[in-house]
Amino acid sequence: MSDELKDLYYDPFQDDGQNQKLVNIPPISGSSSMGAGYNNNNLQGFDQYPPSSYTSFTDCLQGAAGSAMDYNSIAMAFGLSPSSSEVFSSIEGNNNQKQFDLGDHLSGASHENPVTPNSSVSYSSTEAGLEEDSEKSNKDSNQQKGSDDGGSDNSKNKVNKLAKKKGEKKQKEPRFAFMTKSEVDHLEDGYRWRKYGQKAVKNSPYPRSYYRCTTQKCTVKKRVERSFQDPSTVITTYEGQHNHPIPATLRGNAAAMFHSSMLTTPTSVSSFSQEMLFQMNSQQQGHGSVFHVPQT
DNA sequence: CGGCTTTGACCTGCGC
DNA sequence: GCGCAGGTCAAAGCCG
Repeated sequence: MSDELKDLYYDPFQDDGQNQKLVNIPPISGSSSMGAGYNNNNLQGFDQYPPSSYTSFTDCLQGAAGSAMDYNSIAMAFGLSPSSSEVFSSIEGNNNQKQFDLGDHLSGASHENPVTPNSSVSYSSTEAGLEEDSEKSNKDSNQQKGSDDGGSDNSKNKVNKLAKKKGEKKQKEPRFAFMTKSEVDHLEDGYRWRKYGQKAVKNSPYPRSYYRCTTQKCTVKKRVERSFQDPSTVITTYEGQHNHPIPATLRGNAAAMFHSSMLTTPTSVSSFSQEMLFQMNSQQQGHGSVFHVPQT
């Protein structure tokens, strides 16, 4: 997985600052599912942001922007096209250095940019496609094996049923990853997700969970893992784009209306993102900077 | 009873 | 070729 993160993390300071977007999202409160290894020593950021401020990821976003938004919106807010790039943003409270250490560790890049207490960095990458291709090839291979051995094996047969036509390359889904300081692993973002897998992560005591959007025909997936270097940080990676509005029953009409407006005004993404960021920035002046958009 | 989570098995890619 | 790691599947179990 480190390879993927290497894709997601790249040194934004070597890109003339053009891709440098800063984002801070307050930590999200909620019931913790962490084990004994998770203690309050890792919750430094919560001193600044009382856990009661937000009850979910969407609440967090709503609190910041005055309206709900999904990952697409966030990606667009970064000035990136969700369909063509990935974003990695670190969201944190006070211990920024850990975040950057992580970034350095994963990217192997070195930079000397001073880190201000309330700043964090989003990373974008254009190296989309690698994982989906491999995933697709897996299915293809499965199907081929099934026809080779006649599909007598039960489990193999099941997998083969899901295999698609050979050579049918699956398009690389856009990915959008961000880090959030949160007690809960699975952040509420307005969509409904079904967990379909969990894997232990090498060199990390925390497992990685795999979720799929439960909406029919929606292929969006997300991976949730906790940073082993900063256990209070949750790394969420969205893959793909929702082709449906946020379920209104989950987060109320605001979320759906927001998303609907995004869908109906695709040409105003750029101006909207700026406006949204501006609003976020303004809203957060009172208790710390949530969004900081540097001049480009 | 339907939806969701858990979890072991399976598969592929990749590095050695 | 082998072993490891990541990703996915699906049966079983849980829960409202």
